[in-house]
Amino acid sequence: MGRSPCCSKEGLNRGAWTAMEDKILTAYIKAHGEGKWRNLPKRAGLKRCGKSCRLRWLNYLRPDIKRGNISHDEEELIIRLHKLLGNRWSLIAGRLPGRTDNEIKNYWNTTLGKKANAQSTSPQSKHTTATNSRQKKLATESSNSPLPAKVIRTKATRCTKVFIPLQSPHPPPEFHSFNPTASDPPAQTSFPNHPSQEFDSSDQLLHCGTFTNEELQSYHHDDDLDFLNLDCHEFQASDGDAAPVDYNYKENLSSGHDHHRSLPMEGPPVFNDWATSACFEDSANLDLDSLSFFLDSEEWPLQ
DNA sequence: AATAGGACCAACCGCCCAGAT
DNA sequence: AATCTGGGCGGTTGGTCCTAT
Repeated sequence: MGRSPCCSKEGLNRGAWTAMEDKILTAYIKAHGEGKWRNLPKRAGLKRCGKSCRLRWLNYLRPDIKRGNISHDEEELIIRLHKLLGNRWSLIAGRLPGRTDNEIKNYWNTTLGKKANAQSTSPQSKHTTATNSRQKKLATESSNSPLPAKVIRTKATRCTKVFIPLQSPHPPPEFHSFNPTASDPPAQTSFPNHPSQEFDSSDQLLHCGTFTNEELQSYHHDDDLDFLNLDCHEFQASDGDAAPVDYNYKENLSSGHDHHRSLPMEGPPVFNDWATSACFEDSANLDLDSLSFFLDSEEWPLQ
């Protein structure tokens, strides 16, 4: 029982979007918000498939899209994330504010994949004789295996209830002054943002802090936990002993900032007392910094 | 100057998943 | 439990631009 097509393709525009279509779509979404993509074209008066509208918005029209060349830092980050995550473009894009999965995917396929491949392949293995660019791409992708054993299957694991004990939010002293080139990755591979977060060694990941079943049951929160989404700005809490935390990856990713479902700010951020700096500043810098730290401990014990 | 092939990138396609009914 | 719907993802395609010859 497959699903019905998202729309009948008859009578719909396809191919490149016109400026007028962009305008209509943007205006409609500004007025009515995102979502209900299937009905959107009809309501907005667009002769487009709903999925096409969604894609156009997410990849091009969204106001927080960062356009222009990918910086060297971003490039390095992409390479390292790809090493960790494989072709999980949306996850990778989630760590690069303003960049879309499509953009990163394209960039990888056209540029980085070849670079990474050139770096990782030995001379005798450079026998890629494909003349066609698509063949080259395929060859690149297939030969540039992202160490399958280390690929994190993020979709497989969900954690819907998370506790952040507030009693001792002692920041790791190195958090804001870590040295990305330090040769000593954290022995425990604790998550840098919080001492109660640590990673399980399975590829299914994750142990989320110190919480009991009772605690889990007493707090119910519907949002996903995805460890890759752990950013300082997502740690929010009331003044109580603990608080549920929103780790909803998809929301944050798709909307850049979660303006639809942001958690109520009932109190100061958990780490306000010690994270006075980058933690709540520009998320772009934060993402790159915190992730660099994370990636620099890439010997974390995944098996 | 012409043109063939490569590079780039927006858009499409098919599949999957989670939540709702 | 089965089915439907909305949304999302990764892979692929095709048009356009660029570059080497």
